[in-house]
Amino acid sequence: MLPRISRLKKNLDIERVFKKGKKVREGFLVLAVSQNDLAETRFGFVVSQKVSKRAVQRNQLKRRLRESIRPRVSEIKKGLDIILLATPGLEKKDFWEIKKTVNLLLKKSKCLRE
RNA sequence: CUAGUAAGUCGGGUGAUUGCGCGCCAUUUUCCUAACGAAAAACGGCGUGAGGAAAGUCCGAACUUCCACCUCCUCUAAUGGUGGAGGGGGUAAAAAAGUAGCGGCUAACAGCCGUCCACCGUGAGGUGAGAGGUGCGAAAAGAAACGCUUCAAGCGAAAGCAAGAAGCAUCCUUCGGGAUGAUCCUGACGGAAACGUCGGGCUGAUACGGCUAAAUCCUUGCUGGAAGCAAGAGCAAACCGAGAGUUCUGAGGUUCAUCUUGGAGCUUUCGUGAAAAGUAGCUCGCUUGAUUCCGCAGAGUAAUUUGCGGGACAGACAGAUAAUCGCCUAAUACAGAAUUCGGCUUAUAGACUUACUAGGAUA
RNA sequence: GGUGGGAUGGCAGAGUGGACGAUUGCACCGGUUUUGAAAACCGGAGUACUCGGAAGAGUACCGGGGGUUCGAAUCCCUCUCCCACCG
Repeated sequence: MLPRISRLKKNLDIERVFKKGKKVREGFLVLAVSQNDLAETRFGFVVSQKVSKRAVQRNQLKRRLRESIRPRVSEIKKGLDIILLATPGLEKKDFWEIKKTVNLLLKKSKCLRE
């Protein structure tokens, strides 16, 4: 789990990212980014019922997504709002494949620091 | 030993590295204050952190708000009739909607326990939404549907198909009927009761079978109703000037007056971050309660309940309880709290305990 | 998290205990009309299995599975899927 300060919380913020943000797709994952006016970078994770009907599986996916981002927080630029959206099919991947995809997405969207 | 029946327990443990929610403690920083002090954040320490079904939302309750009615209090208006505002307590009656063998348990239930009856099983046991009625007699449906037996128009070479009609059942018969049984009325005994056992009445009444209402009818007993924690309560930005008087007008109050409320015009007063409003947001509700487990003692066949002693119990808000890699092992299942609790139902790898039944073997 | 609604021929969509395997429209098949077609009008037709040479008859099926009932698309329980609403 990420510290509270770097979580994307308000429904308003999330809608803003989806509407105005840049979106990048890779495999069964979508990454959306937009600027915020804060010093911190905030993250949100979305796994809908379309991905899996079972709550246990959805929770596990979210944990794995969080865990694949967490060690790399310090390498990411400040002042961004980032959302990771899972699409059906992701539930069949294991942790290492997810981590690889997330890394690729971060590079593609140019969120990493130089 | 084999096959089975019932009740119940568990449903992972442990090590390393990296992390999160909540509570408490300590330190530091920020902000407010004259000060005491309070709040927030960061880092550190300690404690704690999903289930037997957390699930389905099928029942029931607690709690909150609203509605209905009854009753009491306060304020106010006023008579031709009586009204309006606020608050406290309660659910008697009525309506609507439910419920059902009988007796009990429970806060309550369609749940649980005991028991009766029917059916299933060699047996241990299992299953059951199982009140009484609806020709007349106090109330309340229709028999056109379904099934059985016998007869059978018609079609067809036949086998067969078949509209329609009739019929308490079984056995015996000299074909007239008789016997037994079910139903009905009634008595005794056993039982707390549902009911059971043994008689009596008389073919006299009911009737081909089923005996049907958890959508609908009647009777009896029981229960105020509805919505749901996104219930509900408090604090409170931004935006926006606010109040009073008066005139006209729409709606409600059965009508007029009065009253409540919406809109428009005119006049006037105060005012430059104050009042009103209650939105964004935040806080409370929110977790220790009809709780649950263990032991002892009492009541009861039991469900359950009373007393004493001890232990346990997460509270998030884009939502914590984890991620990765080892080791043990049979551990590979179903599955993630969201106001709380009692049930039911459905999903579930595997491991274990106790009691009992049937069959077989040995002593 | 809570509340409510739905699933019926190929498609849409009625049917709230009995004459309903199912009304109606579109689509389908045949006929009339036309040189031909369209439109219009008339008629037909669900699927599977069983018996039968045929006529005809029987059984099952209204999302799946049970139950109540003499009788269920309809009532009750349960499972699956779909849709809407509540800050």
